[in-house]
Amino acid sequence: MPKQTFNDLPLEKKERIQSVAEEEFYQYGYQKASISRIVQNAGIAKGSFYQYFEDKADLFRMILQEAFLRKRDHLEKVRCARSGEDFFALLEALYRGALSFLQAEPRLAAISDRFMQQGDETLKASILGDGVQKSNQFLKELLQQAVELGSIRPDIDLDFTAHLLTSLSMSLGDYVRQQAGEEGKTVELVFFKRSEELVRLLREGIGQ
Amino acid sequence: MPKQTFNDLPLEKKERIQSVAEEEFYQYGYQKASISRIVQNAGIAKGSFYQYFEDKADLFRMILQEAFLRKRDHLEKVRCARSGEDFFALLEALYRGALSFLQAEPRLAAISDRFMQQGDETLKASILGDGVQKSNQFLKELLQQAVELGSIRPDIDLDFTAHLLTSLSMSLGDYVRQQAGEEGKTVELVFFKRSEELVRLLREGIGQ
Amino acid sequence: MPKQTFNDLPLEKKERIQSVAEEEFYQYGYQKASISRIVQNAGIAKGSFYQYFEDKADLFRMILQEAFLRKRDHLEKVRCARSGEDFFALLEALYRGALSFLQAEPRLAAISDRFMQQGDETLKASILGDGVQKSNQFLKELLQQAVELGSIRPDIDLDFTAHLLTSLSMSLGDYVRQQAGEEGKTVELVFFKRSEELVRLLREGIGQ
Amino acid sequence: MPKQTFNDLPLEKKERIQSVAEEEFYQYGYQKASISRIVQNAGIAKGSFYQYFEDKADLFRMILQEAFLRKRDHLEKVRCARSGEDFFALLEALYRGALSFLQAEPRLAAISDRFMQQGDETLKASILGDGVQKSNQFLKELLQQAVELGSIRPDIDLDFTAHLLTSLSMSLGDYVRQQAGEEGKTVELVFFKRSEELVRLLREGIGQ
DNA sequence: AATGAATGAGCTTTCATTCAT
DNA sequence: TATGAATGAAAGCTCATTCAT
Repeated sequence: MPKQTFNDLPLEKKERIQSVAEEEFYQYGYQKASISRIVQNAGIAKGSFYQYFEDKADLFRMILQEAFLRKRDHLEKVRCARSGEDFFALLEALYRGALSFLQAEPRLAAISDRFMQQGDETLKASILGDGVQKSNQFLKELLQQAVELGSIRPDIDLDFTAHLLTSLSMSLGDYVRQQAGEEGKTVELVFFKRSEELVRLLREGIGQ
Repeated sequence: MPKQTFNDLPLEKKERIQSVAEEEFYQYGYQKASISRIVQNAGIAKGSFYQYFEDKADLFRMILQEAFLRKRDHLEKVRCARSGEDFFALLEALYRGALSFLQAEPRLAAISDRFMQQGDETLKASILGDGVQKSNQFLKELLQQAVELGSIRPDIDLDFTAHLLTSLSMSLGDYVRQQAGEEGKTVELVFFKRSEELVRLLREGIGQ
Repeated sequence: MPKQTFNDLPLEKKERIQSVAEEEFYQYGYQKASISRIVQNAGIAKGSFYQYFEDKADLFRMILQEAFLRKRDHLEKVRCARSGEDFFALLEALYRGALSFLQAEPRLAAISDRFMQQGDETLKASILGDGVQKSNQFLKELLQQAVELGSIRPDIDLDFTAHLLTSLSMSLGDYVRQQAGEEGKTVELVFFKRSEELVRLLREGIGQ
Repeated sequence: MPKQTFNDLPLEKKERIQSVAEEEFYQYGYQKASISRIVQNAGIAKGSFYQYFEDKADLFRMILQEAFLRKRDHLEKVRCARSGEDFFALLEALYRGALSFLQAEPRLAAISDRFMQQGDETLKASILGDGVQKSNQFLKELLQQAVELGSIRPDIDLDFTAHLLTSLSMSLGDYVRQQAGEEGKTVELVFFKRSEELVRLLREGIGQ
């Protein structure tokens, strides 16, 4: 985590650094992101960087953290509104929240999705420590409640299903990012149709 | 693709190099993999490497190719046995094939999954050329047939569903890899249970 | 051109680096000059080199530039003294300037002469940009004036003659460098006699 | 010099190798010429190369030798025809011979001119041994005769003048090569005019 | 705290030459 | 003699990190 010096920075500077770092990680990914480019674009000295952050991983960790927090904010907003409802409606609401996150913070969304999807567990561990599966925790609880409320089958494995749901949500994000570029489809439209389809798949399967 | 020189190598040496390269890409991923370490571990001269391969990408391409071929072999084996059957049975068979691949070639499986999942499309293109979405093509065709045979709903979007299926398959692999390390569960057992569960999810959904 | 970092260096260090680089290019020529050897001899880190210069060509460009400037200084000194005079006297003065340069900066003289004489136009262009034929320009103007003043035949081709004069001047330098090593002849003496002889050749020819 | 094995080669193969080497040295110069490319283009094995030649320098030496011999042939042809004549007429004849060489063997002409013009004496020595100034020897003799016959001033320095004449001849070659590319001027035409002009310069000077 | 020059291990790649067959 | 794979030193260059001011 960033050192105290970073937190003591004037807000404007902090945000500038965060924004530049986001752009860098978005464009180049973690490995190819360059500290030199970051400090250059942020207009700070190389030495200062290491007074704010332990190292490259430390900065990336902060950006990921930020992404999680922001995403949670977006999800909370829709969740509060619908608490107690049917699980699938909730899921759809969550996806709507994810969309809202995707639209509000496209770079953060992409950065965190990509990082979570890549498989280098060593890297993940070194960046995230042991809190890797936290996001799953949240979904597990949702599923647990849904099972108790009888809206989903009780014979599923919570852990595994949460894992799948996480993947699917990222996969949906990918698909939207990919499609949205093409032939004038808006993010919103694509996302809308696909999230409905995905929820239906989850509810009913694709069998007939 | 590797130069002829590589193919002319004594089998033992070829396999040594391949194995060392696999281990390197498995441990470090493409970007951080080091040619120097590879030649060192393989016990060949730096110059020899460049007599066998065009460059780092060339070697990686070969490893990926190998992974695809091996995976296809494993899939074919189970697929042939069940051709013409119900889509979900086929899917389950495919997953069984994937398991067999996962067990036989855990490193290759991890390498290719990670690479396919990572987000740098430019890198993917530079390594794979334009044949990137081929794997989806195969699933799309399967889905198309299944729709025609009436075993799955006709109102799904083929492209999107294929995308999801791909993600799920990788997600299953991830999960298995992750779990199998823990508490004495065998890969086989975990995989078996989860693949059944996944197929059921796909067939019926998780709603009730 | 060198980066600002280089200019900000303490004079002693700057000169050390320049001197080491001169020696390297003098001994090995551009192609075979080695950055590793340069940093080693200059006692700086490899990375520092690239903080001072864009690349090898950048360093070489600076050395050439330096050579041009120094040579111009030497030429200006004698030229000012004789402005308006007879062309051949001027030429002799120029040669005297060249001698003074040759004596003061024998390595720079050799480096730039060799580089200008070597035939790889692509390399020249990449190092010098498009200002390659500037030196000829200067001679052409001198010749033009001399023609107008009636001190040389009006029927010569300016461009071609300038080309020849350039070659002759370098040839003189070569000759001096070569002879001066032998049998105790001083650079000064050899140069003096030969430049007079050359000017006489140009004025009257060698026919009788 | 090439080993006996090279001389024992079938003529066709020998000539193929020579021709390919010429092309390589012509295109890339000595330093950047690549043995790998040469053997590739000549269709021989790398190992064979080292059975024919000591090393890269050895091959280059042979090519230079060849260039000298061919040039001498061209010069002899015109010289024989005019033996005993006025020195400047002879010189003009020699230039004509040089033109004929330039046209018949443009690559050899360029290779040898460039090499002789480049200043790295260490390289020259290592390639040519001590026979560097041989070509000058021939001009010195001509000049000596001309002095004796009274067609040129007796007060010139033979050695120095021969050096200048050599430079001028190469400079003429350069100029022709350079100009001949532009605006449809033929090599022949350019060369003709310039060689006349050069001879006149040598005979009468450019003063008036 | 801020600065940015300094560092050097590390990178991928090249190439003349050697050597085993 | 012919072959071409094997060699490894050396090349130019990068970059996260440290350090002196």
